[in-house]
Amino acid sequence: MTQADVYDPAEVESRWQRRWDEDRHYDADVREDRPKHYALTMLPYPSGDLHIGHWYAMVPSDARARFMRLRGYNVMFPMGFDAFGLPAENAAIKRNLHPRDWTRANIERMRGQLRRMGAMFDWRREVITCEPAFYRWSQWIFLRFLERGLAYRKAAPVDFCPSCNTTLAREQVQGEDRHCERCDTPVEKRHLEQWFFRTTEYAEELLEYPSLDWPERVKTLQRNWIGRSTGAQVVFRTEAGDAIEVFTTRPDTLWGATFMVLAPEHPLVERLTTPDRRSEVEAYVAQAARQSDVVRETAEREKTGVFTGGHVVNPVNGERIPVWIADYVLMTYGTGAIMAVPAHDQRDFEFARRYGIEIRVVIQDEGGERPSASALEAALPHAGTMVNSGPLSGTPADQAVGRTVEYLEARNLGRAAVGYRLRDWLISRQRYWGTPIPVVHCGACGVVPVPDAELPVLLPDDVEWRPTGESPLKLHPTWKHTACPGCGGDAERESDTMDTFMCSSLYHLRYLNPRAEVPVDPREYDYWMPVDTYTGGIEHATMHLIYTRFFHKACRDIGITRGPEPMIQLRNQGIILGEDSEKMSKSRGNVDAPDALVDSYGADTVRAYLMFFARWDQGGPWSSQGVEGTARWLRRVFALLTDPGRIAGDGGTPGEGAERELRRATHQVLERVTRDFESFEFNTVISALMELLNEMYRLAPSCDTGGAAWQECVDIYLRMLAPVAPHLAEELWSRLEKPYSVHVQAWPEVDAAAAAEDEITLVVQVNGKLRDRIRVPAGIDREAARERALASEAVGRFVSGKAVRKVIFVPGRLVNIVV
RNA sequence: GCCCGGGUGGCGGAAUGGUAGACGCGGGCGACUUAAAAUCGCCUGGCCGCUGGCCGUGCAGGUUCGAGUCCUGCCCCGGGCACCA
Repeated sequence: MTQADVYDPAEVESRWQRRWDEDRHYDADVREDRPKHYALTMLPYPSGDLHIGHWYAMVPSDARARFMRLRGYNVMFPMGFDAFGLPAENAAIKRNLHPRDWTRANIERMRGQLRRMGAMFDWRREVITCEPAFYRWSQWIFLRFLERGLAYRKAAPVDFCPSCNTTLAREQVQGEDRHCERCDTPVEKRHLEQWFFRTTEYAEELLEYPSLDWPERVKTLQRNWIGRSTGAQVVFRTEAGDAIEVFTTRPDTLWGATFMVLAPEHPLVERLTTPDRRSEVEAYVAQAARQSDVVRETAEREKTGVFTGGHVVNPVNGERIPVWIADYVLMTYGTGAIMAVPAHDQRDFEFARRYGIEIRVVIQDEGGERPSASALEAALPHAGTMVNSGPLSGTPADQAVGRTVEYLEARNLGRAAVGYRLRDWLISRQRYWGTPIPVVHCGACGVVPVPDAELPVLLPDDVEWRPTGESPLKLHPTWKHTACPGCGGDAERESDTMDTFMCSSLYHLRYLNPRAEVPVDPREYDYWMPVDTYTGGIEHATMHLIYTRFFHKACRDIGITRGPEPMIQLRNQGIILGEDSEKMSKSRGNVDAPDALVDSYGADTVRAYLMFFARWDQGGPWSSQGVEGTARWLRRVFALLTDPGRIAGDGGTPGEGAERELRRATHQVLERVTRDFESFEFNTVISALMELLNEMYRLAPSCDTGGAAWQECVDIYLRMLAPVAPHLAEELWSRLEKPYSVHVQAWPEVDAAAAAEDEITLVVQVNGKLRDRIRVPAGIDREAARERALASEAVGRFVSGKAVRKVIFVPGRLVNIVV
């Protein structure tokens, strides 16, 4: 190593990337003799440019995967493109480019950008979701779901985004103003025939996380979303004998029910309405139908409704109570009917007050006076003792729910029941650029599945781009006409396509073998699944991550996956905001691309900087301010390891003390780096490596850089550096003539003896305040420590003349003298 | 309203109940240089009567020999849910 050349990242990085490619260095194959690690990071949408957020998500995931590889695992870290979706269609309309061409060009470009990152992607496993080889299996699985009743079609009021011109799943409608997750436009309600997956069937199972290492935060978000509530279903009967079921979480207040409210859309409204009320009821129903859910589902709105003229009988006391309709009761939750207990439910209270309906108190404070209903200003809390409740009177309120359920079940009047907020997953999209739903509509046979042998149902290329607000598939002159697989007669293809969350539920299974002629390659599945570590943004907590868990379980039930869950460990990176602290978006113009940074500093520096600049789980506003620091660090690594003599000098006599110190620093840092990689604390991995380098610079002049201690330190350093700066580590490893490649070496073992301190700084406190620091032998005992502490001059100033009451000794840490 | 996450120097951040501010950015001083860059060294929470002290982790209390860390009550920022019966 004669030439003390400078670090040229561009040259080093392209050279090693070429070499790794030639060597198929990152190919991951089934190796039964080795433990596997499936590392997965959420695949990007091919928007055309890899931005800083992608790097922030992927680079630490790659470093973690590389760390696992060094720890002896056979690691698979695949990459692909979530290639269906609306932006491609928008590009088509705006620039007259076919979505396929636009998408392909973007993928080309992004592949190049991903390669520059120097990640350990196994490109043989690449998945592109808009290709028939992929979406064929979405279709195949859809058909199995259909057979199993997990996919169904129904007419329902659904959320429609007028800007995206398509329906959305409930999960894609966000916020109080109910806007579209993609474009922020407020959604509208439309009554349409749509395809759904029965996610609610799995609600209970989705609430469980059997030995999953998932962040509590994500689990909480999901539990919130699923919204389980327990109570009872109670059957009321109309005078005509019709049964009306209500769901209530407070069956104990049944005796306080003074009216019933149906959603205006409830099927029995018609039959219940008496002739004299008909015109008023019809007007209200019509008005409610016009009103959007955005308005209807807004709280703090004046509660309105009308009396139907009909009555039902309260099953527990035989009382005849009036039936109203009101738009605060929703057909989409529970049974679309409620029993109203105005004394103990704020909504019912407001309604009763407005329309002068009786309010009856059935729970009263322990020993308190019974509040008079007419004096109430708000609904009463559920605490105290039951009153006015027939057989339940006198029961403590906290036992009343259970007793009522027993009472109802014994008499066959109702039963314990569970309600969920979760809705079935609406998967139909009125868009072109998606997976065609593989069914046909036949006048004679109805909805008929496309036979497996005819899959995939291909998207036609020759469509017309007119921003009509309709899917181009619908306007295609020939595509939709086909023969019915059942009767052979004329039939029409379904022109809706699938939600792209279908693709992202399947992609990790197609990585196993993207060309498999079965949905999931069984051999690869058995070896690699489940995913060991999944990384991605928390914004997917109630969308992708719920869908993919549902999908896995549903696939298990149709026999193509096994085990309860698809992903064992989940970690979320934080969100990188723009430099203006706002969410990065093209429209705001605050999106930062890493390309320029990579040009001037190299990928390794950018990688290190992304791991260093913030806590990975928190993210924050982007700033390239500090990148110079990591660049300097890597230059210093290069300089020291390529020419240690320059720092060491030649005249110095190597000192044993310095080499002992170097070994100590090496093994202490190794311990920290190992721990921090394990727990995804990448920023402290980098600081520890910076610290060790600083120690190496400090000690180099008094070490023999040809000696064992220095060589060990360098060797360990490069193995620790390899996941962070894979190119530079490989370059230095090779220059030191170590066997190719650094990335297949073993992670070093901590030598505890070397890491141990023999002298420590003992903190001396008086009454808990820091007064002195003394250097003492590491194993010092209580007595000796106490003596040394009391001998300190600084301590003397605070202790003299006072009686020592107590001495706290924390071995290896401190002495606290209490006076 | 309910449920999460967070609040530490000028900035990003570090700290198994035990030295608050590691590491880095920025800033200052110095060395090298004709000069600049790069590089190297030192300093860098605030205050005061400055060889020594005092204060300091959103606020107010509490537990403890000792609290950024644990407990109670608040404030602020970010996110989720919300007429869900």
